[in-house]
Amino acid sequence: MKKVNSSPTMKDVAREAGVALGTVSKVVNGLPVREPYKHKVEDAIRKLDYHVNSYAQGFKSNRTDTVALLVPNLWDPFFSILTHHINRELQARRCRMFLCTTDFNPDLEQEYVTMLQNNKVDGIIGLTYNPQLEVPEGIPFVSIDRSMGPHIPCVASDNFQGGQMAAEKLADLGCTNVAFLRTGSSLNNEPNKRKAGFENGCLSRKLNYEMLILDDGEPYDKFDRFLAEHIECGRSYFDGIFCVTDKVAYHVIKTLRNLQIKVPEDVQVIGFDGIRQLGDLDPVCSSIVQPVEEIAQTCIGLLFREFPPGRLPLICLPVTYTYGGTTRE
Amino acid sequence: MKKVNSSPTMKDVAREAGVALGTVSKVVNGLPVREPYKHKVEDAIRKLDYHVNSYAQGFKSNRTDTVALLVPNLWDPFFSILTHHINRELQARRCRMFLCTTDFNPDLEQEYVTMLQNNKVDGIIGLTYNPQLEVPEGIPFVSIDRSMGPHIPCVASDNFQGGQMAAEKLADLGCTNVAFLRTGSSLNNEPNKRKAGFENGCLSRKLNYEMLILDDGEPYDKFDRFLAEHIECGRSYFDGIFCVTDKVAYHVIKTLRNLQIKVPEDVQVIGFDGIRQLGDLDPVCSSIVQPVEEIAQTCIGLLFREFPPGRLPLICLPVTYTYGGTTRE
DNA sequence: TTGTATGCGTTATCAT
DNA sequence: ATGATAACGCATACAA
Repeated sequence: MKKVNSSPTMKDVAREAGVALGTVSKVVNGLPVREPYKHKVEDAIRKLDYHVNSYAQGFKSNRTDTVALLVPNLWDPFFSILTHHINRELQARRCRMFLCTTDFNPDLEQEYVTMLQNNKVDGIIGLTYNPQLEVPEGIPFVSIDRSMGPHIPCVASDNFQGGQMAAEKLADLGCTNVAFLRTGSSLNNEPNKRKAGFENGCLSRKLNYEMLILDDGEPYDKFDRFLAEHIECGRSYFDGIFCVTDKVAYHVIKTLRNLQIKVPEDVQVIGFDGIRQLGDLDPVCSSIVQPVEEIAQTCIGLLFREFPPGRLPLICLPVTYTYGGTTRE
Repeated sequence: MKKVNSSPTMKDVAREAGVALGTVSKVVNGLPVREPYKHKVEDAIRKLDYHVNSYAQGFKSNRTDTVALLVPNLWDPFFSILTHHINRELQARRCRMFLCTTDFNPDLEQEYVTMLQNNKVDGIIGLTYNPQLEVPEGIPFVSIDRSMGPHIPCVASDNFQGGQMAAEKLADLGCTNVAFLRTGSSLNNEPNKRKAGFENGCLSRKLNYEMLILDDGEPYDKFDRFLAEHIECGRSYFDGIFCVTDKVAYHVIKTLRNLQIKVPEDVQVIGFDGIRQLGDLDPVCSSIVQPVEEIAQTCIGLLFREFPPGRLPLICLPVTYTYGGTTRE
């Protein structure tokens, strides 16, 4: 007995149009077919409301036109904007996107990779936190912000340059005693280079600097105490602060203002990321801007091998500075 | 000649283990298989690094364990947070998610729906702006924020209640002359009911109210002029303003402060959405909070038919009020 | 309980 | 140029 209530197949179309299966396939895929046949097939397709089954196609051709993106979450504006751009790039290439949010969970990351391997995705873009993530040989993989060995290209902002730029900017703006505030000490990824870049910048511009690096999970309170300890007679010892992210900067600015310290008059603050979700409406702070769209484009380009071969596995894209009300000028 | 460099299949595993194809299938799917066989199969799977081909599975079983989400973009925090929650709900059900960003483009929305139909997704969740979107009969569809007819369930915040709540809150806080500011007049969707709810609240609490509703694409400047026109001798005629979104509220607050009007002392402002991306760090404004997580859960529940049948096609979830510094108290 | 055989919808390789 | 037919990898009904 014939299956009822099921979508029509090429076979049904062929029967309806009175032609052979292969002919229908050719029409569907735009291969040359003579007029009387072509027309009959197209009529039958319309009449039956036929749709190709991409699953059967992918099954046959081993190409799924699907790329997966692994990100921790979409809460963080950096992640959501990055996801947005990657999605648009894929869309332009008529490619589907599997979204996988991992919540920084290494096991979940690995689980997802296995699932994606089963799903025969054409490629994976991963912003992951599992230092020993096993990525399958057969699937093109591009990493963001973490170098995963010589065979896997890694795309990141030039975090070192960003740190250096922050120090230089603070120096240019008249600071002499600066601080670097950072969370998430344990990870060995590209954003860690912000510290080295900042140090380098401080040294070359002869700035006095201190650093406070929080362990994983430590609350922001420690920043508050650190800042309070460096205030004497209502004046802050620091006149410039570089924060590892805009989020930290946002917290620090609040704390400083609560301590009656004026930003930017007494202390200038620079963050990192530079996301502007409300257009130009919401500059949280002056910031080092990550080129999110370019990161997305580069990942896709690498995945589709649109770049000349033999490139270095680490691509650091240049950052820029944006004024946002927490520095002078 | 045998294909080289291709992933091993069940057949390869069967040969390696010296058992029949069906036995391998059973082991893979967790069906009962006696010990000596089971062990041999598992060994062979490990040895060959075999992975099931989900595409072949889906092709065979007509279930893809994939749901698609249509949203305009991920710039807007409401959309990105909604996407986040939907993704997590799907993850809990071991279901993949296709992300489709449409940029409010009706043609693109329709194009995506067709593509998803081809892809045999198990369901579609759509936050769409195409009033005449054609959704296929065969695929479960849940709409967010827009009613699409009797056969398609729609999930939304209780926008009417939200508007009413805003009016009542302003009344409670001592306002007497209030305004409603809104963009995007043309659409016929659930968020439109914020206006009616607000009006209703104003009438029942005897507030004087005015409304300014911008046409699609009109710049926010018009809000600025409207506000400026209602200022005399440095005092605002309005003492309370309800904005259709937090984004509009954010703009309005800035404008008011530029006009030397104090918020919340002179004018109290309430927005809509209540997204807090930086945790509790960033209250942009007092706001009516959409229950984003509950919206996500409800959509998934409807898709998986986890609710008792016969429910109404429109589900309005209750909203709440949150204080954010732009109202008194 | 295990093995065998068939078919899912499509593409591709053949003859015609 | 078109039509018949054989894979693709897996699940399953059925036979052993």
